[in-house]
Amino acid sequence: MGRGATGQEWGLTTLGLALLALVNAQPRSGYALRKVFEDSPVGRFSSSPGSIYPALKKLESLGLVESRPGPGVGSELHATRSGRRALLAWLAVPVTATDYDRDPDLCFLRFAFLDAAADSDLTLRYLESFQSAVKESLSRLRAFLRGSEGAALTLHGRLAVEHGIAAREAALRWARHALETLPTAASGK
Amino acid sequence: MGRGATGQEWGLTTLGLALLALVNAQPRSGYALRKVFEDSPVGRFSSSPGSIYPALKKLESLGLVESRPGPGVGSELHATRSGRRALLAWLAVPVTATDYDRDPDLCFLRFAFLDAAADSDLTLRYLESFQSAVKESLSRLRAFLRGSEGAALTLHGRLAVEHGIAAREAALRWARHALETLPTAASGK
DNA sequence: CCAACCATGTAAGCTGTTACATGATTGA
DNA sequence: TCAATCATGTAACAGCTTACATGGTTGG
Repeated sequence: MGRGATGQEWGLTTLGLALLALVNAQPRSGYALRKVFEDSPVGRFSSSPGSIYPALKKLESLGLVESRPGPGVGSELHATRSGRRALLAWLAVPVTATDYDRDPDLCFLRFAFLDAAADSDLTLRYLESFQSAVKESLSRLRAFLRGSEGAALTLHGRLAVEHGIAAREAALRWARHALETLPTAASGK
Repeated sequence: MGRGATGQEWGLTTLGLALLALVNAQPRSGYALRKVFEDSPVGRFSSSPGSIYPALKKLESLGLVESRPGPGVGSELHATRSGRRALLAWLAVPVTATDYDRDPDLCFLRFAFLDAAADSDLTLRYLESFQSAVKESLSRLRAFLRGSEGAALTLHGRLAVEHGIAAREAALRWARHALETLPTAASGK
């Protein structure tokens, strides 16, 4: 998978960045982070300790999160200043068509974390890059269907590609909906 | 990832099963298989030799494919009888909601290969299990949005979940479309 | 003859998983 | 006290990727 559209220099993994985003949104213990994945309806990450704790240790060793005594007994992980910078750098990378093709869900995950930026201009740019990416991916799919490879498809294959087209059309509708719903950024400039 | 919904005993990976399906549909060389992934609009698998050849060697050692002299110079890989059986076993496993949540694309990949079965009854049952799976996943998502976790969502988080709902609705529309499009099986058992 | 393609492979590494193990705290 | 939950960790490995390496064939 490589590391998708990361653009950061720390060698962070998707899981690491997701954890970073979560502790940035709200300081939590490792156990609380596991709970998030356990209860989440999206099956992207395992909630098993073998996934979470090593990733957290790496974040800590990089100085992107730090453990501080929490209100109760245990301790909570907080995002540090450079942690927030790394997170922002990840979120600011525009979406490409290849990103969308290889891992559409990651594009939505990044969007979900974008409010951490509290920068509606960044969100706007993200959604615009998302739209171009999906449009490009969509026209590539349509070209594939029209081309020689498409002609060679079985009925099942053609139907599967048709779903790909429908999914991308739905993604574009969603992006428009999101742009309408979000507080319209002080878009001047 | 585990191995998704496999249900077979050979320890085959998704890549292995996809390769098996491709050589079953049409005997090919390893190189030709690489080309398929290279030209394909879906970015699921890498076309690099390091992925393909080890997987093919494993299929061969399991006796699921065999190399036979092709029409030209090189040789082609063919699916053996037990290869076809393994493929069929994979394709016959019904889709669950968890399958769909963890890897929706895999559900469509399996569907695309289902015509190898040339068994419209199997296709029918597959699409029905797909529909139930997506319906269940959809109502879980809606419940999540209504529940306490949903109330705690940020605007961005809510929008991301809304896309998940839209994607599942599109998948259901697609399934109905597929059922209408496919030659209606001699469904009278 | 040289570039481009056909064809196959290995080595090292990354990411994440399952399975196992441990112990503290809390509430019934 | 006993079960459930909180909390953190390690070991082994699966699955795939990138990068590297090699050689044959074909066509301009």
